[in-house]
Amino acid sequence: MTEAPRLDRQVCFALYSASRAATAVYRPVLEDLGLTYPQYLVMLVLWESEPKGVKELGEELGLDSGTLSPLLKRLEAMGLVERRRSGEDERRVAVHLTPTGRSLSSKASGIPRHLADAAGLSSEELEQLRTTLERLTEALHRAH
Amino acid sequence: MTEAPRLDRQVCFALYSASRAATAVYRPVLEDLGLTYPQYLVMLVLWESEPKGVKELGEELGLDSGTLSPLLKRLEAMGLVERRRSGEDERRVAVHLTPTGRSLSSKASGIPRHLADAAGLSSEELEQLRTTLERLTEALHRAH
DNA sequence: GCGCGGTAAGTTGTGCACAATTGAATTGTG
DNA sequence: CACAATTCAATTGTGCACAACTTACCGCGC
Repeated sequence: MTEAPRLDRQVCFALYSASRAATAVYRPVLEDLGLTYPQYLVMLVLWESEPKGVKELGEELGLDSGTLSPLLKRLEAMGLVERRRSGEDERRVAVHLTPTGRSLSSKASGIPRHLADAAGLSSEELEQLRTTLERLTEALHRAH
Repeated sequence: MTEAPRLDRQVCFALYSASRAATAVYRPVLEDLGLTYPQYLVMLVLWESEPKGVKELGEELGLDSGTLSPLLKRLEAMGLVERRRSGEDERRVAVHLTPTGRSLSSKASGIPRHLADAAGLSSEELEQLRTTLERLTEALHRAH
């Protein structure tokens, strides 16, 4: 009979735990902005460049329309974004920032510091962790 | 006006992406066992030692009864575990493995290899990643 | 022009996460 | 003993993730 793998040896569980712990640190800060973590990610993408189609948002974040459609509807209900059917291509929906949504970006600028402060790792270690994770994500997507 | 942080610089997003990519690699493998990833984690804990109370499971996995109660109900419906109210303390529920649940462990033994194979990282890098993530999770929990 | 494969967004259904609340059982304290 | 505070599991409600499906629309080939 083969041994069952041990929980405490699993990279996957370490990722899962760390990811949830990180969003838990962000949660109270984001609550001040009235955003959840995935909503914050969508706003980050739009603050860099807008308008964006649902598909483009999905590609940058790795999410599909099943996740994004209701999320965007909530952001619209909060008055942070507007969705407009594209004139040239009626299939597409362009997601625009409202002035309110745009102005939220300044309030969000200090957020990443919270993680860095709480991390207990040097900024070099954090930087190295980030690039390792990006390589890992890339490889896992190829495998999948 | 302050700059909005960039998505591609965020450790938190790298964690979030990597974690979802890792469970996506596990998903088809776990599907053969009829388990979701969180259900697999619960089974891992029980394969190491059982019976366990809901609270103990929650402490090891970082999940609360709001997540575990319905999850355990599903495992019970699949015939993998049994929940019994403790005699000494009627508040507690002891989660036992059924013979079916116990025998599943041999089928699960090869699963972590899938991640290692797909990771594109050496086993030393994976090991170092795991310990970095564990330190990070620890520190984030203290901050939270 | 017509059909048809392909594409974009939305919908439905399942299963986590997590906050907040509930209800029952136990423990601690006067 | 009485009873308030605590503990444990379950429940309720919201918001992701993700698979599977639907609907509307585009563009290509004929």
